[in-house]
Amino acid sequence: MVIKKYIYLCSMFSLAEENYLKAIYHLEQQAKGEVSTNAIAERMDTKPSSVTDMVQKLAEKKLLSYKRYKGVLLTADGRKTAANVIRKHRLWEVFLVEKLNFHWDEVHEIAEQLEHVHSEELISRLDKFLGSPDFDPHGDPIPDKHGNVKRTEKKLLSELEKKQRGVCVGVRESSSEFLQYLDKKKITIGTKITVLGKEFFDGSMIIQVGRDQFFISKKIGENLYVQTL
Amino acid sequence: MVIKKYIYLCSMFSLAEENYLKAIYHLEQQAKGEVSTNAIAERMDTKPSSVTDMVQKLAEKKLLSYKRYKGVLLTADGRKTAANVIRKHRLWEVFLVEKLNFHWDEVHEIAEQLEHVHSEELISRLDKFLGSPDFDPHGDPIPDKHGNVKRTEKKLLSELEKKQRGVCVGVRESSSEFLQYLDKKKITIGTKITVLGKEFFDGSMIIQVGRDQFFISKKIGENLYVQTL
DNA sequence: AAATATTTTTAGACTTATCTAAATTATCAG
DNA sequence: CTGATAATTTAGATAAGTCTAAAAATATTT
Repeated sequence: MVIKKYIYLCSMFSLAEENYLKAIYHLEQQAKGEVSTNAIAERMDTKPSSVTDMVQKLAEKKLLSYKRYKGVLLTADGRKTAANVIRKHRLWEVFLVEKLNFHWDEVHEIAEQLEHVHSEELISRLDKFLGSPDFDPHGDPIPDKHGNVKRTEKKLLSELEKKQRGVCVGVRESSSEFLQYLDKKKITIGTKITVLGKEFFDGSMIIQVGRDQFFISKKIGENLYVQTL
Repeated sequence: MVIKKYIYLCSMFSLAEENYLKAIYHLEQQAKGEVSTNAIAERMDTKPSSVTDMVQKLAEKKLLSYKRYKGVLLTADGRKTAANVIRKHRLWEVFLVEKLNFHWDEVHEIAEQLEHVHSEELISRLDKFLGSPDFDPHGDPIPDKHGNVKRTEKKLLSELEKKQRGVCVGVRESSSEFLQYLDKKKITIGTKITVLGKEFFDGSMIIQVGRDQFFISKKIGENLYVQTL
């Protein structure tokens, strides 16, 4: 039997290319406007010179537009490709949490690998198997197969005022440390939170979660998304 | 957020190394004895000179023993590593067929990619999720986490004599063409087959499957494993 | 607006895994 | 046992993706 080699390297885009597109996609959402070489380098933990090389390559492939010294913007093609990688990442995260009972702070690195498996059919079937979820375990929206994302009007918990209530719909940062803190406090997607008090001096809050009342710092409030009730 | 790069390239062995180990493992099982450079090259669809390079690298890592012009043999370490990759491949195949309803002739290429995802925990949980299966959808045994394989005493259908019965337990070749032929004839793992007649001239047979009786060539009989009943 | 600092790019080098072509070793037939 | 053939290895080159160091462009400060 002869083994076909590197099936997945033939599939349109390389691992490195997909990772660059994904990073640029995320940076575009935050920054609104051209994404700088340095920003990409920092996010990907590489050197700016490496970014320049790759960005030129992606520009030749029409996945982004690039002018020397001016930063980059994804083209429609590039955005769709990036969204597709993110779709795969988030679907796999749902699989890991819902089916394999991983904890929501354990799935990122594994999904980081799974997202590069190339097979349209696989993702389509995985999506169906999971019941076509709209959000991943951290509350982030899962792009559809055309790369479109359902945008929801969510706020940061820190934007709520005293006496307002909200339901947790996602996290802005998803480091293990933060997710484990939330677990300890019994906060997860769907948890209802009431603001009992807010300190203007340092932005800290007293909140109620179930029967428990406790203090949270500004940093916590600025990393938790809620929808007001 | 800073993204750690190439998490999975840090995980002990590269994609290429894992593929070489897997190929050599399979060749060792067939060949009984040293595996030649040319045999590896043919199976992996590369050139012998590339094989020599990689084999020297794997020898330095103590994954196999190599003497110039004499071929290679896996060490215990190498064999265990290879078996682990095969374990992952076959568990993913079970997942694809049992959970995502893929057909048994569609799963190989996808599993070929999934097998390189590095996470012990993932495989351990996947195994449990699937009910710790012993065989993949083609009837091939799934090595346990220590790399040990349950060997079963299976025969080729072509070894059966007239009037003997057997249950299909696997296929020797698993090309799409062959698997699709078997489907057309309603033969799958677990199907009972009775030999009604055998032609010594060309090795062809007349067999009974369910209510159907039909002719099969020698080549078919030599690629189907059965356990006698 | 010139001087300084920062960002970005270029140039050249390295690593991994591959290739071709040439050289070497082994094997087999007579 | 010797020469022909086949298998294997070596040497040098290539491509992708990265790096360092230096040069060029842009931004900021005074």
